[in-house]
Amino acid sequence: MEGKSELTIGALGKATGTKPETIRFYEQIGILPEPARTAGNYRSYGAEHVRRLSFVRRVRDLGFPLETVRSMLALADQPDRPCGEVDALVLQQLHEVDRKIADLQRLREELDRLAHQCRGGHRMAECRIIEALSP
Amino acid sequence: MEGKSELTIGALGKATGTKPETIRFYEQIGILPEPARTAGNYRSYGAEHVRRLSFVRRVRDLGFPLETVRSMLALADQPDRPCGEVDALVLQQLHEVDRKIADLQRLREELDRLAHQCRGGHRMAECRIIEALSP
DNA sequence: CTTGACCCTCTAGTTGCTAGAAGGTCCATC
DNA sequence: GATGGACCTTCTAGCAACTAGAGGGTCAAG
Ligand SMILES: [Zn+2]
Ligand SMILES: [Zn+2]
Ligand SMILES: [Zn+2]
Ligand SMILES: [Zn+2]
Repeated sequence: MEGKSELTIGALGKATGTKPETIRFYEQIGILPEPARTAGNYRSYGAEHVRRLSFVRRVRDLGFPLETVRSMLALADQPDRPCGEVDALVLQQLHEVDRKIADLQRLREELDRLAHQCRGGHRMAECRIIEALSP
Repeated sequence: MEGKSELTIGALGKATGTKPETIRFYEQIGILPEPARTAGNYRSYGAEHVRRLSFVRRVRDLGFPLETVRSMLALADQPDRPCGEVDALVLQQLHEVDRKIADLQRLREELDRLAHQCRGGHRMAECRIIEALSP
């Protein structure tokens, strides 16, 4: 028994860069399994929880919604299935990010044009920015 | 009295590309003023409402939060104030969009790398994507 | 034995809408 | 004048993905 792996929720949080509230939230919506409890009713996490939560965080940080995290976890838990579905999810997310970038670049153009309409120093009544927003 | 400008909420919606629910919501949070009512208790809008809601939509479509819309409306209502504040808000939003684009481009890189790890055709147990997400 | 850091549950708030229930109004058609 | 359907009214709850707070319990150090 060389188990150093009994973590409180705060320790798990530090180990994975997640706030305790978020961890409880993930448990509540079924993303993380309910952990064991100590005598004092504290949640008690082990190495497997660290792995699973790290996975969740990595996937979330890549911008996937929690529903997709859920799917990925379910798939990852079935080692014999073909992996095409996971790979498709990644490609889909890549395309979505591409779309968002394109949207934001169009937006940027518009804002840039707008910003050049006026450099301040007017009364609101003559501000070209407000004018440009008004039609 | 050549007033053709008595719009129902649905007509205002069509005129501005906004759903009635959203218009009521804007009224509820004080972005739009309460309109007059007809005998049958229907909201009744005029040309000024069309102008104001169009402004709101333009500003929202540029990605500004409703709080900023609120500020802009308040400023625009004071024609004698200097316009520097509005102009600053636009610049600030421009910078924020730039930041978001940069963030998404970094994300895109990561996803692209991830997507190249595996092209499907494996068992989950050997999927490099899952591996790459797991450390 | 008390202090302070941590933990517990439960509830409500955030942003910007969107959807539904349960009913009222308007207007055209029969 | 009755009926139908499109529209309107209010109120309430829901979405994502957390975050924050109240009101308490636990634990280890000093
Ligand atoms: Zn100017
Ligand atoms: Zn200006
Ligand atoms: Zn592969
Ligand atoms: Zn694979």
